[in-house]
Amino acid sequence: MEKNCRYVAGAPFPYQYKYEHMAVTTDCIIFTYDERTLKVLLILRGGEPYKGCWAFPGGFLRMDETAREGALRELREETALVPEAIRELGVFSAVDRDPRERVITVAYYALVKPSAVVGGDDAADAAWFPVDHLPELAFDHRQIFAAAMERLRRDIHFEPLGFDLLDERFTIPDLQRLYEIILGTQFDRRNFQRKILASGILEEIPMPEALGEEECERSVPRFMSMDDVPVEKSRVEQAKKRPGRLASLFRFKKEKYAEMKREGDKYEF
Amino acid sequence: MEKNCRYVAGAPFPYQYKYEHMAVTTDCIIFTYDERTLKVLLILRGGEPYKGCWAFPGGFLRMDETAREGALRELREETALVPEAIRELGVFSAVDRDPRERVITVAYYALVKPSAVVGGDDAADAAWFPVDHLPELAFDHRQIFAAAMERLRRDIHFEPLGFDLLDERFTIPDLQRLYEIILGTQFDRRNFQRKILASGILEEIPMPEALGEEECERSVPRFMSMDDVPVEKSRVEQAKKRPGRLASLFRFKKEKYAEMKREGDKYEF
DNA sequence: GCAAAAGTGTTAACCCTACACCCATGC
DNA sequence: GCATGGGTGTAGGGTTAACACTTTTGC
Repeated sequence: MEKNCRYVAGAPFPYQYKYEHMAVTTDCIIFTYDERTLKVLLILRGGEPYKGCWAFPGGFLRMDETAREGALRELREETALVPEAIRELGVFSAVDRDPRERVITVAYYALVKPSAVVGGDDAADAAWFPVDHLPELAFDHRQIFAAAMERLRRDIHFEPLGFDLLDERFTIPDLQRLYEIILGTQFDRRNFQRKILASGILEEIPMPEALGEEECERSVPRFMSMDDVPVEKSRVEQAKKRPGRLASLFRFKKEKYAEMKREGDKYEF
Repeated sequence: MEKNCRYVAGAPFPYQYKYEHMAVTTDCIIFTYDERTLKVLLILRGGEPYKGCWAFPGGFLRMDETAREGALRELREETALVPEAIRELGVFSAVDRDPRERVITVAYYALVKPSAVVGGDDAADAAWFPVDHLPELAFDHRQIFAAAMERLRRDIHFEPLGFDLLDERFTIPDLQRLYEIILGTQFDRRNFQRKILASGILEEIPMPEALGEEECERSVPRFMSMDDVPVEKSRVEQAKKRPGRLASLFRFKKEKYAEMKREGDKYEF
C-alpha cells in the first residue's frame, strides 16, 4: 500500500502528508444543577486565540485514543471531573471556526452531580455559569451550547437524566423544579409527584436515615461562579429557611431502571 | 500567532505539521424502501484497502467544506443521489479502523424515495441491499450500519420519516408495512389507519387523479440488488395481482407538518 | 392562627385497544 | 359465492389533567 504520510525526525515540521489534513478536537459541555440553577462548566482561555474568553473544556485529539477517550482525558486534565457517562452531541465543522487552521470538533455533553465537583488542581480558571447568564464564548461554542441545550431537552423525555444532575438524595419538588427549568414548562405539583413515583424508579429514604445528615460528608463545591458564596444546604437548614412542610428525601433506583431497560419497558416522562 | 503547519510546494509530502494529524472522512447510510423491503446503498470498493468489499459511499473531507457538505458531495459523486436531508449519525473513531492511517469518520444517514434513484454514471458498482441480507462490509461499516438502524428506529417515532422512503403517492397499508419493518412490530390495521389519518399530515388523492397513473412518468430504479428484475407496479398492476379492495392513494402534506412543527405541536407515532 | 409548602384522593375527559361490521375486488 | 384485503364504527379499560382536601412547618 502506497504511503501518504511520513515522519521526519528532527525536522521543524516533522509530520508530512501528501494531502492536506485538518485537526480534530473534542469539547465537553458539562451540566450541573445547583442552587436551583442549571449551570455549565467553562474554562478561561489562557492563550491565543480567544485569550481571556471562556470556552468549554476540550482540546486536540491524540492519535492513540478514540474521540470519547480524548474528551474524557481533556476533561479530567482541565477540570478533574470524571462523569459517569458522556454522550456524543455532534460534529461542528464550519470551515472558519478556528483561526489557526482547519479544525473540526466532536462535542460531547455530560451531567454531573454538584457533589461530584471536587478537587482538580490545574483548573484555577474553571467556573460554573448559569445557562441563562453565559459570558461571551470562544470559537463557535455559543452554537455548540445551543445544540447541547436542545439535546438535553430532547433526551430527558426518555432517559432519567435528571438524577445525574442531583445529589444522591433529593426531594421530589427539587426534581420537579429541575425538569421545569430544563423543559421550560410548569407541571402540576401533585400530578408530577404521582407520575414520577408511579414509574417505580424512586426509593424513599426512611426518616431516621434522612435525619442523619450531619454524618454525611458534604463536599464543598470546587468551582464557583464569579459572585457566588458557598451555601451549605443541609436538610435542617433548608427547613429553617422558609415555612411549609419538609419534603421527603428520595434516591434514584439505578438497578431498577437498568432492569426496566433490559426488559424493554421504556421509561418516558 | 505561531504557525503549526506549512506548505512546501513541489515536495513529495508538501503538507507539513508540527503535530501529528489524522484524516477525516464522511460516510452516508442511504435507506430506501422498495418492493416491501428496506434497503441500503452500498458501493463496491475498487481499490485497497478492502478491495472487492462493499462499503457505504463516502470519502475524505476537503478543507473547504463542512462535514455535511462533504458527505453530500461524496454521495453525489459516487451515486448521483441528492437526498432532501441528511442527518448526522455520529463519529466513529476507533484508532485502528483504517489500516492506512488514523482516520475518523463522520457518518450521516438519509432516506430516499425509490423514484429518486435515477441516473449517475460513475457508479457502476453501486447496489441496493436488503438490510437483513448485507454482504461483508469494509472497515467498521457493519458497526456504523447497526448504529444507523437503531437511530432510524428511534427517530421514526417523532418525525414522519416514513414518507421520505415512499414515493409521492402511497397507500396506508404500504406505510404500515414500512413502519412494521422498521420497528419490528405489528400494528392493528384499523387503529393504524385511524391514528395516521388523525395526525392530519396525510391528504387523500381523489380517485380520478389516482387513476391517471399512466401519464405519471415512473423512473426506473437505477441501481438494483444483485438478482433483481425491475418490476413496474402501477396501481392497475397491483390490483391485478391479488384479490381484495384497492387501497386509496395518499400524499404526505409537507406544509401541514412544517406548520405543526412551527406551532410546537409535536408529531408522535 | 395563618401562610406556605408537601402529600393524598377523586372525578371527568381523553385516548388507546380490541374487536364487529361493511365495502370492493379476483377467481 | 367465497376468500382476501381495505375502510368505518363502537364499547371498555387505562391514563392523564384538574382540582379539593389534609398534613407539616415557620412565624
